[in-house]
Amino acid sequence: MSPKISVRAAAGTRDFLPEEMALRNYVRNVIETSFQRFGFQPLETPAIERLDVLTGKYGEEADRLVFKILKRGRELEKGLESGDLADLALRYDLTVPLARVAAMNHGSLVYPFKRYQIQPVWRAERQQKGRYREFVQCDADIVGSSTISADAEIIALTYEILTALGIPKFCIHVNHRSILHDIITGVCGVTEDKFVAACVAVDKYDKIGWEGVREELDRRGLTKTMVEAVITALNFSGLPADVMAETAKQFEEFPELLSAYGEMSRLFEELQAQGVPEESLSFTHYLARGLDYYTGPIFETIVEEPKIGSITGGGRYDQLIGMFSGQDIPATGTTIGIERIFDVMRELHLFDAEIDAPVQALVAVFSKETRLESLKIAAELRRAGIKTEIYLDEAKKLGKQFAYADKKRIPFVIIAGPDEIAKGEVTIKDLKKGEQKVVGRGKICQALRAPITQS
RNA sequence: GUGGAUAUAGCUCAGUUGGUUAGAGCGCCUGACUGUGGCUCAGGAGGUCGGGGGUUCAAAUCCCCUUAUCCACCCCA
Repeated sequence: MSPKISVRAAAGTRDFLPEEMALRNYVRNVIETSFQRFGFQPLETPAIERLDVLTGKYGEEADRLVFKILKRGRELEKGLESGDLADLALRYDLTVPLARVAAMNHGSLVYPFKRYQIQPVWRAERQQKGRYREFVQCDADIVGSSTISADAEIIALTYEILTALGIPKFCIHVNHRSILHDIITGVCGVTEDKFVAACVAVDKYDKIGWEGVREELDRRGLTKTMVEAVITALNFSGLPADVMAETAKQFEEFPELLSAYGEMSRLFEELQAQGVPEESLSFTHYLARGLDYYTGPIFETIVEEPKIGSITGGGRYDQLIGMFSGQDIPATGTTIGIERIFDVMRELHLFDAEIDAPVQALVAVFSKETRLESLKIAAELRRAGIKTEIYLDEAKKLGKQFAYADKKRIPFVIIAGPDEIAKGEVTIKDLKKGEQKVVGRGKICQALRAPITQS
């Protein structure tokens, strides 16, 4: 025997055993189906990107969370001298890889290019519940359209997915980076270099309240007047129509805000036309979002319970692709946080009715002599599209085989013992009901599809 | 990356001021049940007390280090 090595997974990573995979696949399928229903097409990109593709896109803080990959061989030795140790990295999100792909294939894509992507991403964070170092993201993005209709479509898609999954109470918060920018700098007089800091502070309102935001803004070096101006100007959130009405009055002297508000008005109109109820939306002026690359409308979904933070997040990033191609291509999109959605659904027991039995029937083996007959039955069922297992171990007592079916939650056990074989029949037992009946060999599939009744 | 808490059987947890062979419930295995799961009853297996070092006659228990998890910050899905 080789010495025992310590068995543990890398920090912040997880294994998904079959039971959990069933739930994960269910969520994934619902999301993917919705993506396709809106006409998005799949894209996959490598887990590994060149480091320079990823750095400088997310903001100073986030750059440190990128998992870097050491250079190899002689390059690493050289790197040790220069201090330049890494040249590759694991992707941090799916948006930047998309931007790279869009830049590289600019000439051949059909615009607007609508793609979805469901793949793992990696972040070198300290883990917490609902925050992992390896997790799957589901992104849908529209590249090459600068119209607000594209943003509306992304939000409508988000609504459709969360509804299809049965998430009960969620609210999609929407804001606009231009509005945020013009209010904070133009209306409140905050200098350009403090804009990002002000956003970060304001974005925390839900967590720390206006008192907390006040302290935070103060700590970040805004004057008292600016702090109060920012808080007064951004303390608007709620039903889009109400917020539009209030802010229209508030900011009518600031014409530079008008076009962004006009866009927002159109956005909400389009959402209404697509059947997204107003109650599921909020025009939230203090929503900022951390990533640097957003330029226009931004959105984020919050669930009321359980309190797990945001389950989707996205926005428009009209200048990101230009960082690769030198020519700006407008784009907007969202991430659907499948990991958190999964946690929410588990906590609220939303799965129970949705998951199919992984195996529908177990063909029991009465004895060594009858095994071939059982195999024939199993083969027939499989050909008919029924998920079927045959008991594999040395023929044990039937009790064992029933217990196995019970533990694996296989709903039906099919027995072909000497009696049944002699008559060309099988016994089918419905484990849920605890009832069984005898049917002819040709009628097994039919019997499995119809509920078993007392006979 | 910063600060704090936790770590005992497959799971959830007991374990008294350091003191014999570390316990319970659930789960697992076997049998009662020689053609039938769940319920009941009777047995049984399973732990280098996260890992390493130290203090002590003696450590699951005290100290140090380390790793992982959880919480807060940071940030985000």
